[in-house]
Amino acid sequence: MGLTKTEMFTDQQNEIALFAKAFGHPARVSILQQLFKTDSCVCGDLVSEIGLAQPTISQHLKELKHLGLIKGNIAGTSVCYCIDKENWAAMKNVMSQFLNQDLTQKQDCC
Amino acid sequence: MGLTKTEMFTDQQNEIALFAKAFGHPARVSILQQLFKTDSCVCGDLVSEIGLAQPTISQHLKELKHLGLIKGNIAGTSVCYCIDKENWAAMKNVMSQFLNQDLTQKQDCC
DNA sequence: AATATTAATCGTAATATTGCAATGTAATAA
DNA sequence: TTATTACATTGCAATATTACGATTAATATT
Repeated sequence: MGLTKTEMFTDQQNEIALFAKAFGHPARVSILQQLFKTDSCVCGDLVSEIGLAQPTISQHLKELKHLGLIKGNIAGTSVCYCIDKENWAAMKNVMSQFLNQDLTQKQDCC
Repeated sequence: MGLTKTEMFTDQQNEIALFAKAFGHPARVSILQQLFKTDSCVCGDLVSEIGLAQPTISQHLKELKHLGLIKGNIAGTSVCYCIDKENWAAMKNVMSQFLNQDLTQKQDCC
């Protein structure tokens, strides 16, 4: 049906999936890397650096902002974006718990 | 157009996005958590534990297997799945590099 | 005020994903 | 052999995502 049945899963599982989905597109990965790397976090710069159309970048920014991973700040006609440090750290905790599950005790059944 | 323009991005960015996409659905998160938690990694167990239909679980398993994150092993009429430890570790390296980018040097522009 | 600049939003087309019923397949059991 | 069990595959409907042209809204510049 194309509809994810979120009610079958735990809040934690849904949260992991939501964050992961945000990173599930190279444009958003690229945007975030740019925000980490540069000090110029203006939308227009991202458009020219990444090479997708402005509405497309704007849409990706909206998603990241909605998840709380980035913040936007109006500066004249420009909008300056940056990583939301607190939320990024919180997200890292959630994802790390998932990624760092213990494997040493398990014996390979395959 | 619904078509991700992978050619605009680096291999690393595309790889991060591919792994993240795999984790971008709670069913796959749940499957992986089960494989970490239990010793019975038989497909049928996942179906009854998760509550989605068998073809749906089978499809998710296929994706995870295709990415190399899990391995499957035929045992009679059953198929036993487990985490591919080596590939999981490699994936963790890639994702960690992305998640652990340095924020301390950056000053908030927002 | 008129115009330019920047970014958000709307509308739409193309493609991808999710989920499952039905069916296929391979191994074992009777 | 025939039935059963366990899983994979196929086909399809519903929904989601991606991308961008056109437009809009807000601020700057002239």
